[in-house]
Amino acid sequence: MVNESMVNESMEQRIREVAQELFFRQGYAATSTTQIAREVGCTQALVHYYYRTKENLFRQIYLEQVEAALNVIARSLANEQSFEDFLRSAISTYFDTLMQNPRLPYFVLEELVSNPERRRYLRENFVKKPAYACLYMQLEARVRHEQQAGRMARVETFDIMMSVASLTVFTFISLPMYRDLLAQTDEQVRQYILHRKEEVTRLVLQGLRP
Amino acid sequence: MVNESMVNESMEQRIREVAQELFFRQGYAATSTTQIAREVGCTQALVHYYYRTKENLFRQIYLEQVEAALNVIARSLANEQSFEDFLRSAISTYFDTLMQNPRLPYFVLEELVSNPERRRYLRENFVKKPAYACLYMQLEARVRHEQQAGRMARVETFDIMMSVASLTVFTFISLPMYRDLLAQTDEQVRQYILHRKEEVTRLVLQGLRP
DNA sequence: GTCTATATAGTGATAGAC
DNA sequence: GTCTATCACTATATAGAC
Repeated sequence: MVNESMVNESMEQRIREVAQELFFRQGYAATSTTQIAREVGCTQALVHYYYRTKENLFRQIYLEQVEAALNVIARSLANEQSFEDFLRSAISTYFDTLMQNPRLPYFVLEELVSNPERRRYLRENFVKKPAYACLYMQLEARVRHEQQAGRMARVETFDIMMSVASLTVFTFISLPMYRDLLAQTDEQVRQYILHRKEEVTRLVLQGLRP
Repeated sequence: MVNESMVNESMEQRIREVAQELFFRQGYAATSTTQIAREVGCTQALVHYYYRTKENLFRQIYLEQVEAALNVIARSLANEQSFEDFLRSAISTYFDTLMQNPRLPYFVLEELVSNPERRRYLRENFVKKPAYACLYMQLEARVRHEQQAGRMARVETFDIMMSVASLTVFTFISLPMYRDLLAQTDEQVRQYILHRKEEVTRLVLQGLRP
């Protein structure tokens, strides 16, 4: 757990990194500040000295991750290529990003599903932000443009988003089951993800054919 | 919480029903036997009298739910219609079943993701059962048959299953966010699910066109 | 900044009275 | 079958020494 790159960091930073790893693996409820301290190699009091409450420590980590994820999505939407190439590269980016961080979807989802407070917070801080509403409207405009040019079936923008999200996110959420139930090695899992990326891309694009 | 239909039931049964509701809403870790007892209106000792351990109580409920879900899937696979009609009715059945029980996907998934022991148990009790392997092989045979007749694109059976699962399950997992973040009423949510059912069916079938 | 010690509360589980 | 009482444990959080 304690690796070389950590030794010169501040305690505050080390606590945060260990906490993040444990929250990712186990979720909020199943992770205690005692366990965080044990894995850092300090006392439990120190965790509270820096972050006061467990909730506070978690919120900082959580919001940082959500923000990073939303930025990946936002960047993918600002794309000047043809709509088909834009979709290809967006899906590819989502898969590649999540391969680096396969636990992220479940981490974000778990708290969002089981904690209404987090949904409220997300709505106030992101959904209501004009920047995000603007991005959605730009996407919708592109979809309408494609449809009027007869290059795309009459599918709603929201449905495209939901289908892409479903197919991408579920791939990573179900990964522990794929690995365990089918007894796969790391390399087999990697190949499987790359395979799903291709198939998801194919399915989504085929679904938009007129 | 306590409704009329419960008054004449045995305590054992009432405990089980209340426990199921709480486990569904909050998950295993966040639900205590004390809370179960409080909502039943009995003492915490009684919960342990009937079920001995919290883990034991949970396992009974969990396995019953998983088994019921797998039976819905198994029944949908025994279908004599054309492959396209079979897929239509399977997806329709999954959506209709989950509309009655929208929390089921997250309930099953949460434990499978966060508890390796449950995955092991599932593998031993279901994945290894010849009955399920047999169902999968029958499905694969039908897919191959369609493909050789030139009526279906060369898509792997496993990919079809994963895509259907992704699009169906994610619809229900993301429901709390859809409702809260977009501030929807119950009726709007119901319409949304029915709409997704149609769109998922369309997408999957279009994805199988040669 | 980091520690020890502790307050306070909640947990799962069991023993024993009725 | 249902209760009261209690055990051993763990949790979060804080006070105060160094």
